[in-house]
Amino acid sequence: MTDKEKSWAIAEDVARMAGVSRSAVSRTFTPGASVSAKTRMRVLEAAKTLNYHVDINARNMIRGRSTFVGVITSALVSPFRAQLLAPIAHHLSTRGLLPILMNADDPDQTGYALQMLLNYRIAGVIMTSGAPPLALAREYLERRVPVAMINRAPELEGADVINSDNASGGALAARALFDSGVTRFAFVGPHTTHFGGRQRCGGFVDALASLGVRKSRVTLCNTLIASYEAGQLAARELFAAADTAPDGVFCATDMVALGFMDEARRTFGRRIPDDLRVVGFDDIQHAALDSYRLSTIAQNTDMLANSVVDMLSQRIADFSRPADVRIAPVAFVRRATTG
Amino acid sequence: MTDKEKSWAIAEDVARMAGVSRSAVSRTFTPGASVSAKTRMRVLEAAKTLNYHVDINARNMIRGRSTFVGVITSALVSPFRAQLLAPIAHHLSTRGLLPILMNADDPDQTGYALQMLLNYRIAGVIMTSGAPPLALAREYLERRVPVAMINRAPELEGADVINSDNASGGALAARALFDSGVTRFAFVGPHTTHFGGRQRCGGFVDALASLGVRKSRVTLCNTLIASYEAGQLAARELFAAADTAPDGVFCATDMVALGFMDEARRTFGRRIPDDLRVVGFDDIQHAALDSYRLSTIAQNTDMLANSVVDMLSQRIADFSRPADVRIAPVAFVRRATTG
DNA sequence: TTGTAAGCGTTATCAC
DNA sequence: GTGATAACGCTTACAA
Repeated sequence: MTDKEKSWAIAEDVARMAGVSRSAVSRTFTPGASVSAKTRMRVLEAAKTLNYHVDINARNMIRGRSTFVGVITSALVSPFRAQLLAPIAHHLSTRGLLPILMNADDPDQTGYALQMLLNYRIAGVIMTSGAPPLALAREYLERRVPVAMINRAPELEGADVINSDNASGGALAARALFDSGVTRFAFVGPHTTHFGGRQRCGGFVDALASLGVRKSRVTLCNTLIASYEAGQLAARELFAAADTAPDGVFCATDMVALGFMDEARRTFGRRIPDDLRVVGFDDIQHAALDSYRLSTIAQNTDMLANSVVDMLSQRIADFSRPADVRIAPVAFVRRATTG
Repeated sequence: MTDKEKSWAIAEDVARMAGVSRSAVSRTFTPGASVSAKTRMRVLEAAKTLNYHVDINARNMIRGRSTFVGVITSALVSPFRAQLLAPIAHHLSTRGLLPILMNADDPDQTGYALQMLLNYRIAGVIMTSGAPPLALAREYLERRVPVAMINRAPELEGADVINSDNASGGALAARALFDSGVTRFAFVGPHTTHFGGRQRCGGFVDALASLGVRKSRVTLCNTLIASYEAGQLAARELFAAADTAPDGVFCATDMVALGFMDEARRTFGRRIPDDLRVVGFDDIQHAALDSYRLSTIAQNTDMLANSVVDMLSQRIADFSRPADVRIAPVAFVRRATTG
């Protein structure tokens, strides 16, 4: 700050020029305040020539809260997480809220994340699936900072949650594989540790059962995380023993599916969809690439984002409202891996 | 705000409990202020029991500027852009700055972007390559808001820029293709409209010339944007006429390369790397997938992010300092598409 | 080193 | 509808 000249006009400047009081200026820029059309016009004119803009920091201070929303997300490299970011930013901005990005993977940031955001008197917090521990969310709630989450177990009292309809997605996948003639099924993904994975697996298994598929024809291949490498590993595992090798797999995420496909093709010579059918989950960009053309269960990112922001802004208005848990529908996208 | 009970302790509460003045509290939390070790300790203790944290909004207001940095980026779905986000957030946070995300693709947001961020008295703005128009950057600078950019033409007086060494990257690609025995070269990408594309193409062409490759053996295939679809289109174009069909191509970005590879393989039966060698640029996640194993020129995202944040914080400290233009080195990553 | 007091730019309250 | 005035929570001269 070597240059001390003030670079912005303040309300008083505008008031003086327009020949009104500071209050009149303030009211002009406060939606729903009572100002006569005449003074409003005079103020706006003066504001324009002076290039005046309300200092939102000052406004926030007096109102005791800001319009910032912490968006805590992990694995920004995860394509699905990244796809969620744009609609979240969009829907926040339509409600006058601004997203502050916090990367939960970054130990430097995670340590300070809670405190930092609290120091900023943020209006609320959005957490996407993955790393951010529940303890963190709990701390926010204790300080009466609204928390809304996407694709997380609704186990936190007072936090709003929107989840994709994972179980239905699993059922859709089961149906698609079954209809394409698969006889030996497999689920690949983190179906014990991960909330979404568990639901997807559950829906898949239940649907197969009600389609009359015997349990012995369904293999569950658990992975630690939902990554490309995990998919590759799973393929090596499943195709090692020829008698349990599946001819149709449902993967917990598209990334897992890509890894599975690549390994099945390269190392085990499977042709897709002739020898092997695959269904993924998420509908990330990669799924549409010509080398994969992966049939998948698409999450509705725009609806997820819109809902999470909607719930959050409702809780900002009324912190004590009952917790809201919503389900976003999913859709089967048929490409080339299901015949 | 139905609940009016105050949820945070303020400096006065801490002062009272510690038996000191408000100033002492303030000084304790202001790095480099003069407080005796004894009072500092008393204050810290009281702050801890009261769970006090400085209200950064108030601090920002009195200091006339905030610690928020607008990160204006377009095409968040672009994998490379997304990969840049995490390190930017990281390096900002190490300097006590917080990223506010603005999606330049969103017309709703772009319209208000300038004004909104100005209203927040943001400390500065980071722009990544792509959409955000130069006029926007100019407006910020006029209002003395520091602007730093990644991978953009350094055509704006007073804005700092860090670019990857695109020309050297092009040269590395040329060398790699040449060494692997390519005889008919092609560049695919936006080499007229796009700053980075132009530099990459230039470096490629120059290096081929100095390697003694005749100009007639180098085809330049211009595309409007650097997308997967553009790569597919380019392949159809280049392989349509058998006599100009290249056996080695350098693509302006990895996404273009993926499209080119897929189309070359599927529609024109090219085997890679036997019939066709490919080099990309960026080193996005996709490049490492088994179906591609794309040799590419890797950008150093961490250095790009660190530099842009460094330049920005220097300009925040001194707005009038001479503009800084830096170059980040790139590296060739050999995978399977260059033999 | 410490406390006192004067702001920072805004909005909320209250008379008029 | 309008204008004075008092907050909001903090930092920072200035004086002690």
